[in-house]
Amino acid sequence: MLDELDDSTTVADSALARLTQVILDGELKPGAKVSEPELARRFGISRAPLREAIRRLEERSVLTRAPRLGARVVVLSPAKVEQIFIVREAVEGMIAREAATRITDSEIAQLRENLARQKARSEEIGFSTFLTRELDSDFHTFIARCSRNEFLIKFLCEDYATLIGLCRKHLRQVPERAYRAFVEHGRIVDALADRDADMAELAMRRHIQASRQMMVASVQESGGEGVRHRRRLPK
Amino acid sequence: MLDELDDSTTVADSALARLTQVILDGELKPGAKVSEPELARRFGISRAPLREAIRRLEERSVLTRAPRLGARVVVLSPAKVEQIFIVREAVEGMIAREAATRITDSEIAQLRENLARQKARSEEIGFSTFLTRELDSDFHTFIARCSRNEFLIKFLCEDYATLIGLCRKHLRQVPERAYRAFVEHGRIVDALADRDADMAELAMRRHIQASRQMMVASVQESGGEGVRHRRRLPK
DNA sequence: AATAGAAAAAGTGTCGACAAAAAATCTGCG
DNA sequence: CGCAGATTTTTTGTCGACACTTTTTCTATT
Repeated sequence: MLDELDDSTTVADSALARLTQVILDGELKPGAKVSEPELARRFGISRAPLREAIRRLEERSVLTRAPRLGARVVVLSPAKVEQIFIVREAVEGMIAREAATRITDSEIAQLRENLARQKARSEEIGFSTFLTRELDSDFHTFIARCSRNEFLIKFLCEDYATLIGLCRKHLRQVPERAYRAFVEHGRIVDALADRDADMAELAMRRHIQASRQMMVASVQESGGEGVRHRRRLPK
Repeated sequence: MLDELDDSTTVADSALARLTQVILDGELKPGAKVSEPELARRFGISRAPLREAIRRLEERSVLTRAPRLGARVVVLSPAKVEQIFIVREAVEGMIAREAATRITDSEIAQLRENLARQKARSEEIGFSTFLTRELDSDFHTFIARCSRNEFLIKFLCEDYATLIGLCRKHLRQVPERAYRAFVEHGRIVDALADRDADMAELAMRRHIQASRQMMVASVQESGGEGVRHRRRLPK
């Protein structure tokens, strides 16, 4: 095109990144139609690379597709959010277990630093959690990398990252929960520091269970089950 | 086109199925280049739908891609096989846990039927395992469906199915292992029948751990770490 | 006026084409 | 005879076009 330097990154790859951002920003809301011509125009690209990005997000369960009806942003009903957290519990539990035997002292120090930032930020803004979301996300992905397992890492940091990001938006976190999460994070780090694999897995699973319960209680019946690829969405 | 009736299934979807089969059949061996023009010719389709299929297999970690060098079939080094089994242990353990509280009596009966077939087949052909592979795969996917969790099901039956199929080829199973697997399957079904979630998860995890250890011992150093997107593969 | 049917518009799935990059081949020099 | 550089060929990434399906709009009838 006529823009800056691409430097060996393809249009399809950047389309994936941009489309992901559009969805996480809420510009394309759950249930919204993903129009190929419209997005292609908006991104200034043709439909071919855009379709590749759509296929990949479909593979990640972020988009749902029906053969001739196009793609839509997934609607996360409370039931689905709960199911996603079950998967997270399994995978992140194993991540903590594997990390416990492989984490370095330096990495543990970095985790404690992250904890300190969480605490400072929380006390500063009274455990309101708009900005601690990023720190929380960092905390979990950092531990994933300590597992030294490329498939566990890919799962949490790529495959499920967008879906988890969508789940997070459902959660109007209460300060109380933020504090509990902070305490739970501390327990996880302690277990990792002890290289106690069993305890690390258990602490991580309990942490995600607690998040799930809070999420379910919070969501209640905000997001309906519906939007099953109807013909057109009402404006 | 000019062939029979497509009936709402797209060329891209069937391309995904065919390409998956070609890889599982071993026609495209690990490390082999996935040539778009060649496969498009072979399948009698254009490159556009083929590329969508390739992107999806890439998302499933079956293919690896470098921006302008094309895609290659993933090379499963012993280390990678071990990592994949770690993921399986986490996910299938949770599958067993969730299934324990949701499985019906009818489904338990079906599982016992599968076990009977496994036993019959094994005694018939002396626990040689060429044909029991399918029964084993059925066993695991059936339990996945009993979890009633669409994300767990999708993970095992779609996302990781091809990768697990590739792992299986590494394992030159010994009759002894087949018998042990049969016993372990029985323990899993017993735990499910008792609706004992803890036991079901533990039994499944031990089963997959045993498979992993057998696999690692079997593979040894058969598949090298190499083939890191070199320019061309020697014929 | 409301509904059913027909016509028009828009969207998806697929194809062929082209530019740029990579791989293979050819060529000349040591 | 081997190797470095240049040339040809192949392949990838992207685009525009077209057919067929779905959706919307228009029209006519009860």
